[in-house]
Amino acid sequence: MATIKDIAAYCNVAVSTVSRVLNNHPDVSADTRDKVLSAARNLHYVPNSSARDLAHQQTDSIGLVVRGAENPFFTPIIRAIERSCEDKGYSMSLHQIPAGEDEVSEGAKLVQSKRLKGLILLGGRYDYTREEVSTLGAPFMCCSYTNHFGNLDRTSFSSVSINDKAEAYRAAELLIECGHSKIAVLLDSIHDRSISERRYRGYCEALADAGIPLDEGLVCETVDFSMKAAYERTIRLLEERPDVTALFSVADSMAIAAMKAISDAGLSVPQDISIIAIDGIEMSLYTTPTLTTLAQPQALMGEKAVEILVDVLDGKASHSHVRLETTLRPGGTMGRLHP
Amino acid sequence: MATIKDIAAYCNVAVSTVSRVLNNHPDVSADTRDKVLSAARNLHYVPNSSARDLAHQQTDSIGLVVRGAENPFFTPIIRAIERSCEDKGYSMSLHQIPAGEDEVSEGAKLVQSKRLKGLILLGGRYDYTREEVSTLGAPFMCCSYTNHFGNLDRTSFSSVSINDKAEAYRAAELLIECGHSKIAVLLDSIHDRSISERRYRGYCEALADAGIPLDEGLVCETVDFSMKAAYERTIRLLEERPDVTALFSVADSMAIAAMKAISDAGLSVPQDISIIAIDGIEMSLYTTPTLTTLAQPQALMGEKAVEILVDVLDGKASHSHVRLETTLRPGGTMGRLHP
DNA sequence: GTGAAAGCGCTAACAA
DNA sequence: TTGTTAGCGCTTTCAC
Repeated sequence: MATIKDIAAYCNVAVSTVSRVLNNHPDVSADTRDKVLSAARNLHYVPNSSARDLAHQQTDSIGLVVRGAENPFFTPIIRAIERSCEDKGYSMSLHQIPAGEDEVSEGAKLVQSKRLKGLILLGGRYDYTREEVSTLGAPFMCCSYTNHFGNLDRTSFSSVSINDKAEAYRAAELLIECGHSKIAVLLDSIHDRSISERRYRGYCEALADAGIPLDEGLVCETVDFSMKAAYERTIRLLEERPDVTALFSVADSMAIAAMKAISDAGLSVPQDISIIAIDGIEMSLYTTPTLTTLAQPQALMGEKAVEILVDVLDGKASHSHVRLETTLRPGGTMGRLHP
Repeated sequence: MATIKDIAAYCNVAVSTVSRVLNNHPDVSADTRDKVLSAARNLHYVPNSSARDLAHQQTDSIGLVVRGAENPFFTPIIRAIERSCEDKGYSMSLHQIPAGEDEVSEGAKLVQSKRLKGLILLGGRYDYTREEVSTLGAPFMCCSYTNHFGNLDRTSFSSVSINDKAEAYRAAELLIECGHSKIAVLLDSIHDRSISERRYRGYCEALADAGIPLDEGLVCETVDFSMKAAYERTIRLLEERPDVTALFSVADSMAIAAMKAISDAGLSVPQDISIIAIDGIEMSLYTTPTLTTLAQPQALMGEKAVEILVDVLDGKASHSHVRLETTLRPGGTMGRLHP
């Protein structure tokens, strides 16, 4: 395997010259540059990143910690992040952790052992404290969420997210506009300090604004984000509350499980129960009826995350926060209530 | 950030001694071992993998090239692979490529630039040649498939797979046993030199054994593995061949898209069309009706892949090939044909 | 514009 | 059992 030494010998120049050429440093004559470049090609030179990293005292790796990777919502985002990293000359180091685990301590370990230059956290908690985040040891970016419940200084990290509360408000509002008032909400936990809690607030606010009192029997917590739990919780809901006519799910995957539960209970969507969710995963285009959902721009989310973080790492920009909008993807799961 | 040098100074020993302790080499006295170990802890020492890799002329990374990562079938496998790598002290380097691209040349590049120690290919072609594989430069493992159409020496690589042909045979046979004879098959391409072609053969054989002539109008190729293409091809099938009564899909995701097409065409599963597939993704538990499928042991597949490859890399065993069995996961998409 | 040389943190002979 | 030392491939001063 060819090294810059080989190239240097081949061209009768010093290794430092080769290094300069390979790194696009200015002070090299066009002649030597060409010579070196073609030699590199001839010798099938591939840079040794360990050596480069060691000399640099850093890697060109960005860590990606995904919390709850079972959720198909993350798949296209991960893809976009990997691709964008590659485009920018970084490499991505992926680590998936179960939904319940702590992404911050996991991230901190990774940054140390792999000398990561930056970190993207996908699907984490919204309540980081300055103290815990200080252990991270590298610039980080919250992807698909932000620090709503925490006390972080906005200039100390970046984020790409949707406005969970506003979007949830919109979802609930759409159901209300269809005449529904017995609207259940399906979520992880109303105290998860994360996505569920934020979206739950939007739901509550929409109900309040419409003069509909909050009905705790319609708040369906599942404790985790699994489809299994969502299915079982929906079954229970239908048993306990035959008066329910609509359901807002904080995630597409959970909505799909709910649809199955409804069907297994002998009811139909949207005749008996209307459903709306937030996410926009591919699979929800293929349910019957098609799931009505507020689709997040998944690929864009991943791209933006990398773009912003890389700019921070390269010193080209400081931390920033991007809010993306969802798009209503009308399906067939919402019906007008005919009393 | 502490280095072994710091530890050496702290303990008044040589760096090589520290290195020995940290790498569990035998010839160290218990005293120095303890001294070094506690110093490492006190100094919050974290090994610098770039330096280690450079000295070793290798990384402890296993590359994972996933072809067609949109397929939800791969998600649990990737998770299992990552976890198993970690358990064995390796780190995983993930690279996702589109379904049509060449995993071998991609893998070769990766091995070079990242000095990967081994490679797992997930969802690749079945027809590697000795020549192309020789460019890989590292031991590799085919996960979820094997080299059925190629000319590779069985001792030169490993694989973990199901018997595609036999499982497809079984799927088709199950439909035949229910009285079906107009059985369509939904696949990528019958000449893809990969999963579709293998499973297609099993389908053909089952029909032949049952005395049912092959009907080319029932062979639905989609050119790619996307749900979109599967949906459209199924729509066309239903238009062209109203006599079809059953469908065998080579993948769960495509089957789910087909179910949507059938429903959109005003038909019902299984009353009008029976469906069976191979894969066993989580989502197919939540279709209505539940998809009947031959479920692959996804997590086990990933674990086995790592286990075998790591044994090869560590010199503990030579290459091997594991065949896993699917499990029939009965759903509600298969019905008996009442003529 | 180019070369010589030191050093990044770690491993692995070879000596002692 | 331990220490000395020469690299691994690359980057980066500092001379020339």
